[in-house]
Amino acid sequence: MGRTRVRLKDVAEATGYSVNTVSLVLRGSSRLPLKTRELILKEAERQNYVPNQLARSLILQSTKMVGLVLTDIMNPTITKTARSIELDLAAKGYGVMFASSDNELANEKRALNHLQSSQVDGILIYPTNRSEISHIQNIAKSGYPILMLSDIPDANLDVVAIDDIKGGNIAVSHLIEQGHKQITVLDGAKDLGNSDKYDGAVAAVKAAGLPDSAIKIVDPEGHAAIHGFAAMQKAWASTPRPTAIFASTDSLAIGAARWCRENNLNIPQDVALVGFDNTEAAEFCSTPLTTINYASEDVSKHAVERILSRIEADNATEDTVITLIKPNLVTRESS
Amino acid sequence: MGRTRVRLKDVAEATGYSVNTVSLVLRGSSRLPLKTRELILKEAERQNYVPNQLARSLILQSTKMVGLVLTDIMNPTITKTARSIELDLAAKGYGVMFASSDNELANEKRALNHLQSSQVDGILIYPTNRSEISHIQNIAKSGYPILMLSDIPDANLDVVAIDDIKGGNIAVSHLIEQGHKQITVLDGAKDLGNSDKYDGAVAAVKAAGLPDSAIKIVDPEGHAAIHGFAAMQKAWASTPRPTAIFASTDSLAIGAARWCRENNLNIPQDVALVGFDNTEAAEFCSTPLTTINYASEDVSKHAVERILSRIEADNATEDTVITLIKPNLVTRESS
DNA sequence: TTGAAAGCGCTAACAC
DNA sequence: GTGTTAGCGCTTTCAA
Repeated sequence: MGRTRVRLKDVAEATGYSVNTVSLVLRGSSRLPLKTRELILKEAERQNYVPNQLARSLILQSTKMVGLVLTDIMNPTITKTARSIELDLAAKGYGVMFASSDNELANEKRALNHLQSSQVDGILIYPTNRSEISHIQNIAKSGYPILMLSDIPDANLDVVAIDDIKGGNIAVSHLIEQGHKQITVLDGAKDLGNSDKYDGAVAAVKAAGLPDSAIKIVDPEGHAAIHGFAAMQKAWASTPRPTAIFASTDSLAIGAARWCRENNLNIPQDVALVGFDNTEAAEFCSTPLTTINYASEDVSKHAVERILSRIEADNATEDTVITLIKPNLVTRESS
Repeated sequence: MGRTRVRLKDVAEATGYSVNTVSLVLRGSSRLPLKTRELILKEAERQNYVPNQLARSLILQSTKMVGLVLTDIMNPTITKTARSIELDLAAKGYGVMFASSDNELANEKRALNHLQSSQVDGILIYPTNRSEISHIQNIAKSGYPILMLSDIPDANLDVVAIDDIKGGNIAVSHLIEQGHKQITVLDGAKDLGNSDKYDGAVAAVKAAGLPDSAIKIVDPEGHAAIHGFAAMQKAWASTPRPTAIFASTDSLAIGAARWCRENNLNIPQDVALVGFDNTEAAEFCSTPLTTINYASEDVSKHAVERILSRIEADNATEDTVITLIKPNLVTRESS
């Protein structure tokens, strides 16, 4: 292999033209006579010529690729956003190079390194850990266009993200409006320094004039439905019992709903339930889930626009921009 | 940007050594004196040097990357396999470059072209269309290592895939064992020339000595739960009514289950339901779903092993190998 | 209208 | 121990 790959030189030798001429033709130059062009194009086709982007990018100092670091490729919300970003970038002539951190800092560092050494023109990242972002800041400082898809205050980095505080606030305000006075939040992101959804929830409780004891938190210690299942059991075992649950992801909510069914609790009569993300599963689970919509397309649109402006303006050191997208409530049967 | 990126030359000039020496040190050569090495490593670190893989790969004639073409990035089964492949490849020192076709032939061709021009060392692909694979065959013919993750008979290409015929057969045999004599299959892959699951289902009916009329097919015209919902309505409206449904994906099954709930049909008393893929949602949906397990890890393991052997043996033209993985039944409450 | 030469950042072969 | 040279496949001046 490798040596069997067709190069410009091969097409040049076969047609008798120089490498330069072949290159010109294949890039669609119109200043060559039609005859030459046809001859060369035909030969390239015949030999199945595929341009070598490596060589091309090396010269052009641009790969027309944007790197995207995901925390969890199995999370449908993140995947959906990734897909949206891929489409939006493609529309602008850019490709995307994926990498996943699996929520491990070491993986994240490795991924960033790999993307940089692959010479992507810019990087979009769902950061793993709020308290450890110096490596990201270093990349930004070195003049590399980079943007975070999750809000980390005072990071001094570009951000385009869903406003989780607002989201948590909306979810719990909704529950309070329904008359609930004892609410448990299922959220485990705190260990990564992120308690935005919970903070928003607490703010809603305060704003409603309820006592601090009106809200509690249970750490599901994981992201999958099975963790929501276990967390719900814990939540239900505590005194006083909650009358409503706010799960920080739909996946946790679905697990919680399952525990309720198995224990003969009716949703929303015995416990109300609100999720976060608005995944397909939320719509089709046993009791269609009230949830906070994660507007993937909006995140994508703004993120792509921003990173491309940094890339194409040669990253002229403008100020950092924080774009927070306000999420909305989708009311269904679970609350 | 670009010009601001640090090169070997920059580190060389800063330390007074030649580019070659710096290169040697950074690649971990031990034949340089410790002093030199430390000096150079420190300077590289200080300047935040990141090697340029483009240049490196151009010389080495290898990117240590494998391309992976997915049909649908939102399909959890495909995503799960992708993740598994990513891990298995990483363990062997390879990265993976994703591309998605969204089940469109034109996208698939574009993706393959892009991967080839990015000089990936080999390609893994979930093909979009069974009847149109000449472009894949051409790639293989040109000596490029490529392997399909879905079985297309007589394609004369390497395959590692789940045995869908067997899967369909197991699913329907199970339903027949439960006493069902009127079964409807929800499967829309036929337009892409793939009716393996249905074929397996039909074979099960025949093997049980049931008449041809014991099995029917409804095309959901889509992959999402919502399509399963509509297809279930159609299935239920036909005469004679089915007593059991075999959905070709869990997503369709979940949509079908939802239709049943909304129409006060109990699963499995009024209709039994079997899905395919064994996704997390199947386990946590209203009635936990009996389904066929898609063994992502097995597919990944064999596919990675095979593509790497082609890559590392310089694709010495061996015979094509078809590896079909026999799926197993996961029995839950829906049947 | 076409070709020759230089060079992108790196590695490898061979000097010294 | 370290430097020099050539060259990976391509694009880009600049000549002819």
